Amino acid sequence: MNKQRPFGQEPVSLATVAAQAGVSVATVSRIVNGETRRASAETVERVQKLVAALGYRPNRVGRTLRRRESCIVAMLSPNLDNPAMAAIAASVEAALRSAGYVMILCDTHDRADLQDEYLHVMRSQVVQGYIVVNPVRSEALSASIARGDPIVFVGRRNPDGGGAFVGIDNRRAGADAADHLWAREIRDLAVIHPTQGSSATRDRVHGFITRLRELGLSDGEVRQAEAPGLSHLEVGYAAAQRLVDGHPWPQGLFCPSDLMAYGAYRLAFETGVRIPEDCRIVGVDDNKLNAWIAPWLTSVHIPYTDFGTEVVDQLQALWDGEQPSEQLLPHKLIVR
Amino acid sequence: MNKQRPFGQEPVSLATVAAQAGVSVATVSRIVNGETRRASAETVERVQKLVAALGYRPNRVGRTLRRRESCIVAMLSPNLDNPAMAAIAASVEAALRSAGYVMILCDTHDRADLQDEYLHVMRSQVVQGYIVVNPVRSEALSASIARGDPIVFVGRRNPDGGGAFVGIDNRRAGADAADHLWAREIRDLAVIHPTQGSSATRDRVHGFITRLRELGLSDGEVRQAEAPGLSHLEVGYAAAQRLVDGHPWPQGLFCPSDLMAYGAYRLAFETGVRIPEDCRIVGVDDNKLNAWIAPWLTSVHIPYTDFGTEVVDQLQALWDGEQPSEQLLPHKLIVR
DNA sequence: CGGACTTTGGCAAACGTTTGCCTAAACTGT
DNA sequence: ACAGTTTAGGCAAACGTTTGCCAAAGTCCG
Repeated sequence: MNKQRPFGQEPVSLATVAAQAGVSVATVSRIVNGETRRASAETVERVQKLVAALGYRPNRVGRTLRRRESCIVAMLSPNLDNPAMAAIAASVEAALRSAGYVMILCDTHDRADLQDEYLHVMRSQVVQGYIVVNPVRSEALSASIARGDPIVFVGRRNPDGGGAFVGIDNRRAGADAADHLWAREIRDLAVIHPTQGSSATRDRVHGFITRLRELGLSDGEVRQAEAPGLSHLEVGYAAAQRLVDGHPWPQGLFCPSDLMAYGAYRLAFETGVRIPEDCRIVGVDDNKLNAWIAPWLTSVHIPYTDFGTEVVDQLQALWDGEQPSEQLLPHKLIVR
Repeated sequence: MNKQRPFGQEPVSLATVAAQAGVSVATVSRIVNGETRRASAETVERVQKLVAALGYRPNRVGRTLRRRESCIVAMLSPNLDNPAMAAIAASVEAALRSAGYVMILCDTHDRADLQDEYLHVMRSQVVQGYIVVNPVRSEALSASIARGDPIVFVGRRNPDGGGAFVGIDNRRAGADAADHLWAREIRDLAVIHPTQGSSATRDRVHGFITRLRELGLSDGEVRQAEAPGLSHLEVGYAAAQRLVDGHPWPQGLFCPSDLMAYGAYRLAFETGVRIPEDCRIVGVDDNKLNAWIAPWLTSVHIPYTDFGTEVVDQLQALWDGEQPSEQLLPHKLIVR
């Protein structure tokens, strides 16, 4: 209260409170942690008053060092700029906060080396758990799994197999897209995808094609095109270009992500093809903005806003020593 | 409860390396930190080999406790779901990483109480600096400033004034929008905005109106409408509704954010008003998706991708004891 | 040979917590 | 009164680093 440093007041630690209260740091620590039965009622009250008056807050670094557990969770995500990833990050952040944790956010840019680097740094930071969105196979990831670190995979499964998972049934999502177009009597169908797609992307495409085969379309009748690249926007544009190069636009087009759908849309717009009149596009993600500026897009809604609580539930299960499990959330095709 | 580590290798600490190398932890610490002149060449080599072999990495918690500095920076942002905020987060994350820092991301939902809560937690986490995007006035923020904590404000200035700032010249952005519409011979103009807008929003609107007045439009000739709410999408929709309630659509509409422009667009779409033929809309932010799915929108581009490096530069200046300064980045109106 | 200085490295004290163990004193029951 | 138990709280050892200080031993120079 009395002594002030020239710049900013000195941080108040257990020792500060203890000195002012005339007790030992141990006693203050215990009281702060709610172990009130180890001190007399007066002591407890005196200390609590002092804690409030001085604005004491436990230093989390000291606590982490001693307890060997922090309240930090690391979230590794490729490409934060992707609206779907941002939605996941927002949802996870909120869920972690209500569970009393904070989130370190790491953008891996889908690169194994960055993922490794971040995994190492996070380990040395003594984080309590890991959330890996769309993981890529990497050394440190395997090591972390082998070590038994609490990891929840999101969107894409552990490339080595196993582990806790939160996501959707991607095959069914693709199949639902096929059903939708089929029910609209559309038979001239196509699908585009990235050259080196993730397992999630591949599953969606696979589900789409498989379902169409079940419905009676023969193998060659579903046109496919792919394009290399990282950005789904550009992949969508380029793949659509290849698709319609020398051919007419299909009547129905499945894109395994909304971003790819936007890419295809741009090409259509530039070449005077009307969407959805000339070609119905179905995407996946159901970006929030679709309702506002892309009503032409039918999309498979993924409940990203619910991912956070699911992920945190899984993490807590892992902390409780339970076996990792998979959680598939319901998706739903949205027509506007 | 039971932290099972069946085959978990014990974490390797300085003590581990020291024991194996037959030296003291002090020596290992010094070598790890590059102070090679305090040990003989053989010792240095032996220790370095061992460090590599054991995969030793300094525990950052211990280091933080001792050095009283961490390599963690806290970023407080309202509403991560907003594409502009996500863009800033991505950019800052990348810049921090190249500077050797990691980012704790906190979503304040534009609420003072959450901002305070997070500021407290981050302080007890011994973060090295704070990046506050679109701050709101709050007690802990004022206290933090008063204490001299390194804080960089982004987008919106410190509500108490002062402090380091990275952003754009919002008035000029609004004026540029006015100039653009004026040059297209559009005189029937309107602007919409949130009821309790931030200083940034207000500045943009103010710049727009002021410029029009300079150009010769009298005060009452620029129609205005506002709507309450948090989500700019919905604010845009509702405000546009009020604007055209009983009136024709204006020929030109300025929206202080792209999201509001999307809201207005939806209303136009629903009511059969053609954009941009019937009404030209100018937004601010230049969301990346505009080029793909909203080519009808003219928008003032804000170089969010450059914000990261600027923010980190400012932070480092603060760490070096320099006075906080303001950094205005160039914006540019983009017509498609 | 003796002082001065350099090299090499260890000791131990922090940083802020938590917690097992100890010790008095104050009770309790007989 | 006495043994046994509870109560109230302190001591000190961790957790993993960093770093000021000290000490041997070696080197240099006169």
